[in-house]
Amino acid sequence: MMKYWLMKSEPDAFSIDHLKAMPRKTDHWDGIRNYQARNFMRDQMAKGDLAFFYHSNCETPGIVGIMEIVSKSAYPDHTAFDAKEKYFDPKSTPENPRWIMVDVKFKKKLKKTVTLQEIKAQKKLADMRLVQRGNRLSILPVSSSEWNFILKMAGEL
DNA sequence: GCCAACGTTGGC
DNA sequence: GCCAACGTTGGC
Repeated sequence: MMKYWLMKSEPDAFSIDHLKAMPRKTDHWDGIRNYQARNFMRDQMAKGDLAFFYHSNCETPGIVGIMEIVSKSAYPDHTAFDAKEKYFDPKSTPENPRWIMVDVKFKKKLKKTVTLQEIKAQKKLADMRLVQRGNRLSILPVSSSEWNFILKMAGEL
């Protein structure tokens, strides 16, 4: 059963246009250093799942596009092993990796960005984890009804 | 840049 | 195992 996700990235660091410009429009989603987000990737994410690409910490936060999980499973995040990397974690080693990542492929940009402001204004989306108090998780599950509702808001359905 | 709301760390 | 101090996220 295909599942839906929302994955946050700061567009200054890595935007949907960066993903689109990658070879085969595919990249690994590295840098996740939160256990809950990691566990979603490890335990629930599967090849073929779809995810919203969310731009966070920017002028207009919101959902800008769709990508697909294309790695068979999550696998060790090598950026945690490298002391020169921003998200280096000495407690994660190749022998015993603490952090993992998946590969994602660009599918499309939404016809219209669905902004956080618009999402917050929708009563039907009040239960989304994205808009709940203090939620800072960078990977979140999205229900199929929420997914379809947002696609409609984007003029995609 | 501010700061609320987290999550993590580490002393005890 | 508690909890204060600290670090981070991310909207504004």
